[in-house]
Amino acid sequence: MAKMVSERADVLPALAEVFREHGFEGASLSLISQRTRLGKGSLYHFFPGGKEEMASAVLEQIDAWFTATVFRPLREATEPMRAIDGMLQAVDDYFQSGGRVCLIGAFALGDTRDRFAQQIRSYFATWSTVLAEALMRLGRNDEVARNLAEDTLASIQGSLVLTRALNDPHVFQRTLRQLKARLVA
Amino acid sequence: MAKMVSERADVLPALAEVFREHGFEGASLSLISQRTRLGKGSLYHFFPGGKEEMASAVLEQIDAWFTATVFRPLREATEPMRAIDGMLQAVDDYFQSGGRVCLIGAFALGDTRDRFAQQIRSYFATWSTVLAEALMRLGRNDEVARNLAEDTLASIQGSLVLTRALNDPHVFQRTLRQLKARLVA
DNA sequence: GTCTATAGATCGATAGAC
DNA sequence: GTCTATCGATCTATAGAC
Repeated sequence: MAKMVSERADVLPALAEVFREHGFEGASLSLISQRTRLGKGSLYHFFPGGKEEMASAVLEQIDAWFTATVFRPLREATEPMRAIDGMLQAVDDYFQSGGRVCLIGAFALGDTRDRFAQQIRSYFATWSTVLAEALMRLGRNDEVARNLAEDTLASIQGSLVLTRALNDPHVFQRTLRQLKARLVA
Repeated sequence: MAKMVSERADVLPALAEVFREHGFEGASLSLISQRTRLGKGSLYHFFPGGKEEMASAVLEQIDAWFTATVFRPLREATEPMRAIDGMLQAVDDYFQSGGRVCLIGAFALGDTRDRFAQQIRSYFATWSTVLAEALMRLGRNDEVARNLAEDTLASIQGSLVLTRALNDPHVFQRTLRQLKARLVA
């Protein structure tokens, strides 16, 4: 029997996929064990807090990715227009043109929201704020920028729902195109 | 012990709330039994197909409500503008200003989508079609109407996600106001 | 038509060998 | 650090009394 000697971070991607596909309740420990190729003992070694700690670690990693790839560039950009364009590109990549669901959005809809309230809130609040501020630096006034940022996040989340419901990736692609037009108008 | 002599339809509202709050996997039969005040035996009498048939019946009832309250008025309206306004009013009531989640949207995000694919698809496809046709009767051209209808549904779904994530009903209210402006422009 | 009781499967979590 | 074995709790579903 080969020793794997993995780290906690190594299993996060597989963990994330399981939660994405089955939700928090639907992700059973035996399923998680299969998909991470780790026994339950190993899982509890990495995540003493059980399933809740696993999900929390996944949310944390997602937040870190967005911070590095989307939030920070938006905040620090000398050319906000470029940063916004980069954001839309990153979103398209991350959600695989609508083929992949937003785990944080899905968690927000269920009773998992209360369990991970802080992480869920922080993700959307930060995104909304940094996008609005980038829009202000492009000359938009405070209220318009805030509304447009909020509307952008809602459109992304909603089109992910619609794309999956209709099983048609074009919905997501059309939405991103329209957002680009509205944001850089 | 009092005989309740209930009908299948009597338990649908309670059933819907349980699925809305806990999702399909999270809605355990003992929880359903508590909330409907019906023993498991009674539940299996009404729904021989078990939890899956319960959820399907709930989706069917939701579809029936939207057909009567939103889809049909949109389709048959002599004044499309009035029907669209009525739609937004109905949506605001139904989702309790964002305090209530869209069960069909939530189901679309999880692996429940495959189980109820036809009902989920039909709900969004019908809504999108009848709204687009109403917009065409208002003078919009085919493509614009389709995109606007799609975008409207996505905004509604997305703002429900955001409203819950940020725990701020204003998000939903702002979205509905903006939609009204865009739809009757 | 509704209930309690429970079967049989699976759940999350733990213990101990290596 | 990873495994197997297994615990008690909980799950869906069924059976049978009333």
